[in-house]
Amino acid sequence: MLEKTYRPAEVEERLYAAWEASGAFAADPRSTRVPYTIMMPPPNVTGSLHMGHALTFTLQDTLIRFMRMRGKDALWQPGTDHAGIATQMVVERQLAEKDIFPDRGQQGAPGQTLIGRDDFVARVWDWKAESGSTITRQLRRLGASPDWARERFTLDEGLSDAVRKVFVRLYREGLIYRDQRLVNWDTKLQTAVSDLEVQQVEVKGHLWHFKYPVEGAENTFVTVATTRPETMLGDTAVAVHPDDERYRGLVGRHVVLPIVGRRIPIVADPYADPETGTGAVKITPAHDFNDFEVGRRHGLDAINILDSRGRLNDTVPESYRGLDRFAARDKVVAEIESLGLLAGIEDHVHAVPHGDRSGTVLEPWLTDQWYVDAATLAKPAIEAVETGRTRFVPKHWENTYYEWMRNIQPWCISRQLWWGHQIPAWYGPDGHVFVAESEEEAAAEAAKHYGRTTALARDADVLDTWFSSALWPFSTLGWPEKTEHLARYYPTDVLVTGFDIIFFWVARMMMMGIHFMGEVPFRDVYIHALVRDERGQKMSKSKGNIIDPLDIIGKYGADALRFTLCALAAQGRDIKLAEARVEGYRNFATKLWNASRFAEMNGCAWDPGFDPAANRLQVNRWIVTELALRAEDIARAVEDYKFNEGANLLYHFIWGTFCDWYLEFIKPVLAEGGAAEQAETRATCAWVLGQLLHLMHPFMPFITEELWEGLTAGQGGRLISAPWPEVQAAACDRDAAAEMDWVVRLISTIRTVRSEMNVPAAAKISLVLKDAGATTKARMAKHMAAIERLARIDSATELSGAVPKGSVSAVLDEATLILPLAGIIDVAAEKARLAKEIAKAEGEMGRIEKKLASPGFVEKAPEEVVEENRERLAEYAAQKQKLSEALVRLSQA
RNA sequence: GGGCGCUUAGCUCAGCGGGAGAGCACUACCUUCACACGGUAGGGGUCGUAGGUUCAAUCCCUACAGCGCCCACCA
Repeated sequence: MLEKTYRPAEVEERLYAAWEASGAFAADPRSTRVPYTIMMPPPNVTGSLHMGHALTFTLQDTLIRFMRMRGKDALWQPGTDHAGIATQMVVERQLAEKDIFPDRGQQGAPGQTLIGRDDFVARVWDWKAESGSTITRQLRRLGASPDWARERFTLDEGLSDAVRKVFVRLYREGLIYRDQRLVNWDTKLQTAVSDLEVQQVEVKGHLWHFKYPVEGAENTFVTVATTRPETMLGDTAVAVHPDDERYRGLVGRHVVLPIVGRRIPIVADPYADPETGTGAVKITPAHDFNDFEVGRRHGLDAINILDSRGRLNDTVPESYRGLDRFAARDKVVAEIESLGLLAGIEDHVHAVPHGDRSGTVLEPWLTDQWYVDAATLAKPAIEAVETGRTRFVPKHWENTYYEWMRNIQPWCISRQLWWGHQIPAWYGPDGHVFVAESEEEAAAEAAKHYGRTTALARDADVLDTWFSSALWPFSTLGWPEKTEHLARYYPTDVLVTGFDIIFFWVARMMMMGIHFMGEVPFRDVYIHALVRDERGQKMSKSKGNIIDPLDIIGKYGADALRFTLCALAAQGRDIKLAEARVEGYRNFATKLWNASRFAEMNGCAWDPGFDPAANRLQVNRWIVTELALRAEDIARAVEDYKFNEGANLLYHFIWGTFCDWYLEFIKPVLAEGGAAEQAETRATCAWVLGQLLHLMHPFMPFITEELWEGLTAGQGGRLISAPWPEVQAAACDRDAAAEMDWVVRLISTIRTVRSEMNVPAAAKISLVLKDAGATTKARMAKHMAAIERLARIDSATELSGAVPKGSVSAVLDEATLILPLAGIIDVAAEKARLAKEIAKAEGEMGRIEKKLASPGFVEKAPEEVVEENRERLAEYAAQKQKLSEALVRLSQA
């Protein structure tokens, strides 16, 4: 006997272990079934499950379970990401607490070397070993069913091998190169970050206007403005627009840089906007992206004035050396002022680049870094979407993709970190670079190059973490080996992810997949909404506003959370998760549980040989038909990634049709029907319930598996491996369905009219469909007289056949009159109700009549629309007639 | 500055060229033997504003207002 309510905690762990042990998650490359692949976006290996994960993995699991049931050889490839900078930061913080400061000793950063690189990396591996199973354990709690045996990690030997091969090949193809450019430098993390990791933050700052004296011209100044005064120490020019009349005479002359005393040219460059400020702009090639370009055009020096920690270095006047950039800013302003060269200060709101991980102000900084020629790789990736080989769902994300891909900049892939794939490049004593897959290869090349064995130093940097994830769709399948998995499961069917990593990840997988596999990595990219916090803000690790899905799972069960996320996953809108929503769907799970309990109590046992097409009773033929139709709708919804539609169809069918109507209809049959009727009804009830458990399984895997086990007494196999219910054409009886729809509508009408009756729903239904049962009668002694009269009138009505319309409408008419007369409800109240209903019907009629009379409607509207309106008008007219008659009779009585 | 999205019941949100929906909350009644995590009935919305297209607009178009997000080098 099932408990009164479902207790998820008691079954989830047991069922999950059983699934995993049964091998149900595993794909089978030897199978004859059609392969279906989803690549799991690898979560941070040392991370923990947040609501965004819960959403994306729920949708993926729902899809993969659905496809598995649809007969596909489904591979959901799991794994984790080493998440370079994020993980390294965590470990550094841990070490800092223990007063062990690592020193990466690069880019001139001073500091103590308490532990070296190898020691540090070993400690990160320790941390990975300690916390690395957290996320996968949490995924299991969610019910995720990937092929765990194939779990990969981006720093695995195989994947690292793929990374080296890709790097070397791209280098040899000229698509990876080393270059000295400005990068976004994080002075706190001591590394370059990519453009995508930069967050522009609106900051209230100032615009300082400085006067630069023109050389050889007494009391002549050029006034420039800046938001970062300290950068003036690195100025190597002032630019004005070539057409700017005000400065025409000054171009080619020089100004003397205050404080520094450097003589710098006034150049003409269209970058200077005559409309902005004074029209003259200071040029600091080493510390501003625009200025860098201007400097390049005019052959200006790029003077790097900062060290890696954002302090002024030895290129600036003595008194500034070693000062922090912000201290230097104040000092520069003060000194300019004291020199009488401060022309003004304005308040100014502007965007300042911040590191999205460190939160510090980033500095454009001149360094040597490795770059990928993204523009070249992007071309075929753009074309793949244009030609529809990869499709975005919803489609409008294609625009986002195009916009970025068409304006893509060189991708800076080197990071000054220790945790990650170390770049496979070695330098000779003269700085000559050897890129190779191994140290031996590099040594051999060097020997050839130098004509003798030469000591090499490996590039200390590691690759951007997204470099390895870009290879994920093929590296996890075994590339560069030609594995059977690679041949069978690539290209994958769909990538499910949030829009926030379209650039970081999706675009790069497209580029790498096409380049190395010659084919797109996925057919569909389903971009789902972001789960936001209550203020509508993006949840992120650095903001610390994460709502823990595990709390929700603990409180309501994994199924409730999963169903909620599916029900809210409408395309194109973000999810602001409300806990009440989860509670509502938890209640839904309980409803399903109790429907099963009802079946169990009534001896409805699963019969594997049951043939729904052989049913005779109308209710049974009806529910089977309804089920078949819904199963089709649900499958279509999931295939179209309309998870909310699928979830809502199930919700309404199970609660609104199966429980509210079917189970109520069969109560009298199970209580008092003939033996054959009862047997058929029990079998049908069990069968329909069983099918519903199938349809529900991708959304709520745990409770359905548990109920299935109970329904089939453990003889039905596991739901996770069961086939999706087929539409039983022979069992579909549209006439029965239509007839029952009519009955349902009729009873609803009676309910509405008779709302004051306050009799139980079951009894109301019983008295319409057949003679009320003995137990019901006993409980209904108070209302017996009226019910018996109704029952006599309705004696011809049989549940097993078509319900004679005349009979039931007679019940309606009688009920309208008898119950008030029998004193069950108040006559005056009933009159008022009838009047109100009549008015309502008249209102509807008026609206429809107006529409039918509107010019052109009958001529131009589709035939069926016109017909539908006429029918509705007739229905309302009939209803009004009936209600009016009842009102008259009630008044006369 | 460019681009995208949103504005529907008290709250959180679906939906959509021809009868305004769900969950929660609210009201009334119901110890009912599947389920009070329940049942029945009910209240509550001129679908942001103004125009336009159409026989018909919450839905399509335009403008406006408000909100949000993404991208961008404005000194």
